[in-house]
Amino acid sequence: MTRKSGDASRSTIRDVAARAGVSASTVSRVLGGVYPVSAATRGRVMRAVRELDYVADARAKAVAGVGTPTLAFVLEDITGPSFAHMAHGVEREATRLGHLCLVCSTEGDVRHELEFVEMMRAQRAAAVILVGGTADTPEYRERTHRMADSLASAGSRLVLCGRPPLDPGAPVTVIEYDNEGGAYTLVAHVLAQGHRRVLFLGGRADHTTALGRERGYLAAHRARGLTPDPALLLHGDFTRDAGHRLMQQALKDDLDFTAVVAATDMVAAGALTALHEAGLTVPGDVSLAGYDDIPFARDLHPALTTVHVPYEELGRLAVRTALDHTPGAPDEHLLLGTHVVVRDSVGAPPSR
Amino acid sequence: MTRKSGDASRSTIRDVAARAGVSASTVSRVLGGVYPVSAATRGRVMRAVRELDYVADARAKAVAGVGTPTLAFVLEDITGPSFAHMAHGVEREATRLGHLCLVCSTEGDVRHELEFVEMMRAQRAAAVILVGGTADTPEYRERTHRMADSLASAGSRLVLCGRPPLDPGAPVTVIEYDNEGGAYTLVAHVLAQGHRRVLFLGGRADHTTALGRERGYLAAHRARGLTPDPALLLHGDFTRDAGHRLMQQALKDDLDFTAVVAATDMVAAGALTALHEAGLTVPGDVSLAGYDDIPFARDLHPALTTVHVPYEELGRLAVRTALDHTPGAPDEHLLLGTHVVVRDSVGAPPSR
DNA sequence: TCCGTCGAGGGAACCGGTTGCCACGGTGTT
DNA sequence: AACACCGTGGCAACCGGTTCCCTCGACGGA
Repeated sequence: MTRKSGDASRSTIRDVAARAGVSASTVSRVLGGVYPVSAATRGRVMRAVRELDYVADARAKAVAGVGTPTLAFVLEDITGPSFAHMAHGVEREATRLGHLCLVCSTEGDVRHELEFVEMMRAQRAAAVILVGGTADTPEYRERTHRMADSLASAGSRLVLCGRPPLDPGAPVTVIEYDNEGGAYTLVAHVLAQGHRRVLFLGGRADHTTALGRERGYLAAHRARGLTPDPALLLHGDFTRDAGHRLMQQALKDDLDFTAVVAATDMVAAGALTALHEAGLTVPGDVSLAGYDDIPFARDLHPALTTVHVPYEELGRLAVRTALDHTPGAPDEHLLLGTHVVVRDSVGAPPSR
Repeated sequence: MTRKSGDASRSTIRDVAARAGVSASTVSRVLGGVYPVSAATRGRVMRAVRELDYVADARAKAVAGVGTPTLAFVLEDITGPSFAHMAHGVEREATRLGHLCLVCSTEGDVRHELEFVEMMRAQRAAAVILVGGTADTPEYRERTHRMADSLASAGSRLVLCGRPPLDPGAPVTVIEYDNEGGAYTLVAHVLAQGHRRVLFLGGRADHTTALGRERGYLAAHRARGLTPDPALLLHGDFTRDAGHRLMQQALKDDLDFTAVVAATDMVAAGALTALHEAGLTVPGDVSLAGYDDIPFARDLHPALTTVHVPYEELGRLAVRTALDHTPGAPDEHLLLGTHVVVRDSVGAPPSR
């Protein structure tokens, strides 16, 4: 077995041509596969290709207009379970459609996001997918609108996946899931058990995902003619540590509540641990619900009642919709439904 | 505010040159930033750039030899928590070093892996990182050795991250963590509590990660002069469902054991639920330990005793080492340590 | 036998950048 | 006033491919 190790000089199409005794165009045609080439020539070329272990430079092909298209996605932190599932959906669908997949995690830094989008424009990415909620400020809309225009004018397309839509007119594809509706149904379920003081836990105060779920929480109360105590809305972020800390604080402050609805399952997990640490039982003393239905939710004890979100499907749909989009066609805005999955963590409030 | 929407014709450097009344070379030099250009000219060029919203085509730059380098990583499924953390480390370090990051998930299909590596060779990626364990067969070594050679001859580099090393001579960088050592210490801890029949749960039978942990399990027994019952080794895969199913089966089969060591925390989570469902308490009736120390481990009830693996650091190190590698230098093989983190899920066996 | 046709392959322009080399014009020096 | 020099910017070659267009030779039919 001969291994041609160490010759770090990647060979060009001209090297192959020379070795096969043909012109570069012929090699290109053999490799392209469509143009008629005699069997003899094809054989010589293929042998040269094999001997040199030649692969055509994808960048050069791209410049010439025949490259593998690329698709980029940007998220805050791939480590979060819901992000990971969206990412998975994006990646699966992209490769299924023959696209390469570039990732970037921003760690929540807007500058990273801008820089990366600019790079993607330079890469001539077919689409750039922004994954996950964010703070919905006028500045956000303005900035993102500019990105959308900028990408559109470069023949690319911006997709917001699980992120709030922009002002109409922005050339953008939006795929969302129903935060408000899911939370509404979930909280309605909690209230139906008889709870009247429900703590809403975690989520960044300005973050659209948290905000949407909060709206659902409020709407469910109103639908029953209830006005929730503003003191029962606690903010932090989306980590289990935040859930843990916030729950500890709420208990220390002796807040009056019989149920907890967490912004995410992660937050719920931390909260659950804090509850256990305080010697409280769930759902005996306190009921608890989450949001996202991450795989772990059913392994918490008690198994967590939560809202299922089709994250992977969301990612898939994002790329499919983006790539289907023909310039000039109306912008798409899809809203995916969610459903609550009832497990064991929500029960009746303790009788006094 | 004027938005030049719709002109999907990305402008070239020559368009900018024409608009600024200079040559393409001058534009290139202005944008390059090093070559001396008069302030007046620079101003005109920059204005034209702004007006056209021009960004140089990264692929063309790459062909000319001045592109942003790219780095690729391949994993089975980004959805697994440990994979996600490695991916995060890889991505962070890559962008810190100014590299673009391509992902591919193989869903465990070897053909995907091969195809993708070939594409990366075409992309002239600086390095390709294979993330996560695999079945360590002769076929694997042969195939991967070929990939390594092939990449090396293209000036790229193959990195195995959390994956078994190849035969010496393969141009490959290996970053591993100590599966055997971690499992050894963990199982030693379990045995020290007095357990004598310890169930080893889950993990694909041929998978290096599971195998390493299994070796540690066996070694810890031998160190105490114990010979574990082969019937106590149960295989499946790395999901929580596998853990759940396997545990149910073990209970149904009335296997005799007082402790369970799961191949991963995910498996442990499923197993824990199965134990709870059977009315068993942990660690009162059965002790349970995991491996990976995923964030959720502490939110299981009881909090899971497990082995911490520096996954993110692993990913970081993989890219740093790969990019530092100068051709011809000896191949690196790093082994990162792990440590057990003792929580509440392991206790003394029940007294009869 | 001659001509038309067709299949195969070569030459050169092109994709969109970068950069070595050279020309040009203005200023400082002797 | 002549000269050298330096700052500036254009031309053209090059990176590694693709593809249009054209030529060349073989073959078949009249």
